[in-house]
Amino acid sequence: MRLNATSHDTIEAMPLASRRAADMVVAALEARIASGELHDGSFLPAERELMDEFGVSRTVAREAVARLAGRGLVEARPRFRPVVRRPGYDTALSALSGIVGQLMGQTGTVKNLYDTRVFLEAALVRHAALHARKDDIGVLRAALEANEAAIPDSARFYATDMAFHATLYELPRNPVMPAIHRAFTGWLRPHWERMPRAPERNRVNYLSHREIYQSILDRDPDGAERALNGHLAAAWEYVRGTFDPA
Amino acid sequence: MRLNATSHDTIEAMPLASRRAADMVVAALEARIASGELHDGSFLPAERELMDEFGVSRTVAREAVARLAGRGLVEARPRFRPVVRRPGYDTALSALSGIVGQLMGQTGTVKNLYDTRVFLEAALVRHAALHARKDDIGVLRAALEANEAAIPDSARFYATDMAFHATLYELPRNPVMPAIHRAFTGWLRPHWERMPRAPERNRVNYLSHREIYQSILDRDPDGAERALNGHLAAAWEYVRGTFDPA
DNA sequence: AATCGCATTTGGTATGACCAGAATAAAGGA
DNA sequence: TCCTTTATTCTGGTCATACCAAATGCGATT
Repeated sequence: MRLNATSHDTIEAMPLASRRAADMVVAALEARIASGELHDGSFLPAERELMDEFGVSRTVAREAVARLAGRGLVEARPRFRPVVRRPGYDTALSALSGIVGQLMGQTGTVKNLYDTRVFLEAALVRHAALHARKDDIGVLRAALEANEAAIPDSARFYATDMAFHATLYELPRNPVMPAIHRAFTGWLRPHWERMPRAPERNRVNYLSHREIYQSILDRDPDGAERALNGHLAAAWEYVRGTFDPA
Repeated sequence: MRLNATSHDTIEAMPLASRRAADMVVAALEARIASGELHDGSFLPAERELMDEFGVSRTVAREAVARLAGRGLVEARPRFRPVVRRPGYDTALSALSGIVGQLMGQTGTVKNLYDTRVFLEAALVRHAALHARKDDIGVLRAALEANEAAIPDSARFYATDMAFHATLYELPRNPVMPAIHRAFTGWLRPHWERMPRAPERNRVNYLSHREIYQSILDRDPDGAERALNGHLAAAWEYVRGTFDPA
């Protein structure tokens, strides 16, 4: 049941699937990045150096660099020396952005992604209500107050809104969570930015945030989950018309 | 044919981003895939056709195809005509496999990913306990029975174990969830396969599954979550030694 | 020391060629 | 007629070379 037919992952013992010359170069550079020999921020060897060093043509050297860039291991802007980027959860998730953009064109994708986000975030508020520590509460409270202060300014409200939710993703202290949040918001942002904004709407959202916060403070996971679900369901109803004319 | 002319006012908004010739070809092919003109399974035009059609060199045509392949929109095996693949959630997640493989080399990554899985799966069993329908229960029960029958055969037990958990991901009827499950299992499989297996261990796991199932049947979300957490925590303790000598 | 200007470096693109595996058509045998 | 074998064509993979334009580096100028 292998649905991942993409060549990499294994350095050796690949039947006859792929035998590209660039594989060697890619593997070698990967190893250097993993070992720290090529630390984050340093420049990748120039293409003409790579061909000397590995005895390959520039075609192959270029392809190797391009593949590393596709994986996010190096940042290759046109006419700039490629910069090594130590992979993080964010770079991993950002590798999805392109393909997700394609998925967005299919009906139901936005809803599916949003539902997934709601599902995860419901679990997060529940977790917060059960396990939030005193300093966690403080951070949450600060985010809430910033959100309240930004009610008149829709642009700033959007930022503080995201920050409040981001705090929930940081509570479990698992770096994967914030990365997922950033990925979600990045994907859904285009749709959300199309949503008309108004201070009265901001106030409603703020009140939802406060309700969530209060439930967490009360150590009431069910209440927090209920509040979160209501909050995001309302937001969905508010934006669904902006892209789904049905 | 030189088309760089530098005076094209078509796209001037990108100050430092990218102005590669392959972008045009990539965009055009993306559009054809999205529109269905290039349906899933069909062949991409040959490189030499692309150069004729878009008036670019084979270098550029090749790079365009390579980039589509990197995004998972086409499946390009060496010396085979590239096959168009309509993007799905699985292809999206599989785009992560490479970069996640790199992340696995860093300490703590496996634990972080596993914790994320546990977190999500706990929410899933809770959801199942609250919203599973009669036919859902039936599927779950069938998976459980298959799991029990496979206790003596560790290989088969592994498969039915995964299938049981997969059922949980299918319950919300959100296609993103099963894709996430497949991604997680794909990433963690190498570590799990290293774990020694034995019928007695299988039996313990089966009992955990049954406990989860029973809690779902009893509409007891807290019990289901507790059982799931215990189950996966035990599994973690059992395998952590296989890669983390600490 | 700050600035300007030119030579160098470096990535992007274009050509043309050749190879090897794969697909297809042609030839041959059952 | 059908299947197997063989020759031809296709197609992607790689190499070599050359030129362009942007970015960089360095020395001369102010």
